[in-house]
Amino acid sequence: MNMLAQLDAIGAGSTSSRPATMGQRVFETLRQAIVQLQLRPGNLLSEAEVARQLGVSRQPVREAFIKLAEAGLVEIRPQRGTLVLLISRREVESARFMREAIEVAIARKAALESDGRQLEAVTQTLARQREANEAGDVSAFMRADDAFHRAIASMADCEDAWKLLEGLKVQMDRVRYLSMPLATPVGTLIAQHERIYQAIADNSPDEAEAAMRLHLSEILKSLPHIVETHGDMFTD
Amino acid sequence: MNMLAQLDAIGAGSTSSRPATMGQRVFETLRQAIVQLQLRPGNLLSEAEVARQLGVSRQPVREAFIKLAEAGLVEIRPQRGTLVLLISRREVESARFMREAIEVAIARKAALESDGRQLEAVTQTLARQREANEAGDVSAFMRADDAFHRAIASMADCEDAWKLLEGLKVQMDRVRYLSMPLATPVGTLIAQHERIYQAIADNSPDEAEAAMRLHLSEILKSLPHIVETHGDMFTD
DNA sequence: CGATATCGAGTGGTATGGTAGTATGGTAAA
DNA sequence: TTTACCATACTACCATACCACTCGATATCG
Repeated sequence: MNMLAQLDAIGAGSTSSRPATMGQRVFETLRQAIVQLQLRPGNLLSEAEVARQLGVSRQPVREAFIKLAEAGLVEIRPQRGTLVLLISRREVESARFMREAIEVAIARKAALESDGRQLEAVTQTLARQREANEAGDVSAFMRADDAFHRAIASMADCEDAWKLLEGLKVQMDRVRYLSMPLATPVGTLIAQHERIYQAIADNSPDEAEAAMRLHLSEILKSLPHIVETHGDMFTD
Repeated sequence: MNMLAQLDAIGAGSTSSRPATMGQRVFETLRQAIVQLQLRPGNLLSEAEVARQLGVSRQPVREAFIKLAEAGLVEIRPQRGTLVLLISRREVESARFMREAIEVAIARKAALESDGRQLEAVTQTLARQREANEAGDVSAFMRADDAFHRAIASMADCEDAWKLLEGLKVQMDRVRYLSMPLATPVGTLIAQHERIYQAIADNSPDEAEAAMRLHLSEILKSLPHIVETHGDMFTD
């Protein structure tokens, strides 16, 4: 019955939780739980209930709810309750569209400005991806995947863009978690990454753009099947 | 001494303030004041002080501060104060870069999918721009300008993107207000808009992309001069 | 038996009290 | 005159209390 049982109290706990304020920590905790589908689309939340389970007052929980609503993960219905939003197929596709527009521009910029120095950071993430793949650790791969895209943004001097891209990615990440068993083979994704990397290293902006565009279109292949398989989690 | 004097109380006032909750209304009020430079970069704010002046409690003011911080307009320094951030030249250029990436993609999509029906909404915003220009009403022009870009997004079935673009625009809008007297003549901007419109109406994606890209590069011309003129408001 | 009125538990929104931490200005010592 | 110190007046953060409102269960009436 209690969907938040797996959430640990964060009150006086370890110093490992990085965010300074309780509100940020609650937000991060809930965001993780929603993206990883521990809190499922349609679940009802409540300021008081979450506050009780996390051992904090309602105030920081309220702040977290507001941020989650801005991120498009929950809907706050005044005097009625707050619920985890269904995954909107339209919003997923919209986020993908904007992410493609930005990351393609970044890849092109990186290919134009690549000075070889920051390339090594990218190759490291590629190595981590291969290791995670061989070890069968999907979660580790996803982290390395994020690091790869982030490293490219950094190379193009677009670290500011990453904050925005994270906000867009959230909409797609729940789909990613849903598709973990059955989606595009990880090997294919790594090959796409390597093609992007090579194009940037070769200072070939057109090729970098094409490779990035193809890579970010991948989710469109699996999306219809996932929507069909998990129809109860989707809307639109 | 009091930089918030021009802000009206919003407590029991008119029903015209659209946002439902106080927090949203306070946010909107402060956002306007910051973007229009009534609250100047470097000004110090305080939950209690703002709450007193607006006739609300500190709670909604705090929520507004958090949103403003996410928007990149203020910095919350725990136990020390909240201050209006200087305009970061780097962030302005970064926001411009991302905005160009997205709006260029939207313009291209609009040119490909334009079905003539929604074109009329765009022409209306163009007419409003010309009227505002002849009347010398810069503020009205800026509103019509926003409506123009929004209408194009709507045409491309990208209304979701507008929320994101608004967040990016905020960084550029303070520069816009600074440049109101001396920047690119409004007539030039309208001509650029008309070129974009024509390309979309003609279903010419390449031309639409080029026209939009040129248009969104305009701010880069005036930025150096504005930074030099108002150096005390900028950082980076 | 069915429709309607009522009441109460639960919700988010707001106001307020209390706490730890930080800047500041005056004071006393060197 | 300079420097170390400390009282004070702020700050944002968190907790708590109260409010208006929603909605469903239950009671009441037709």
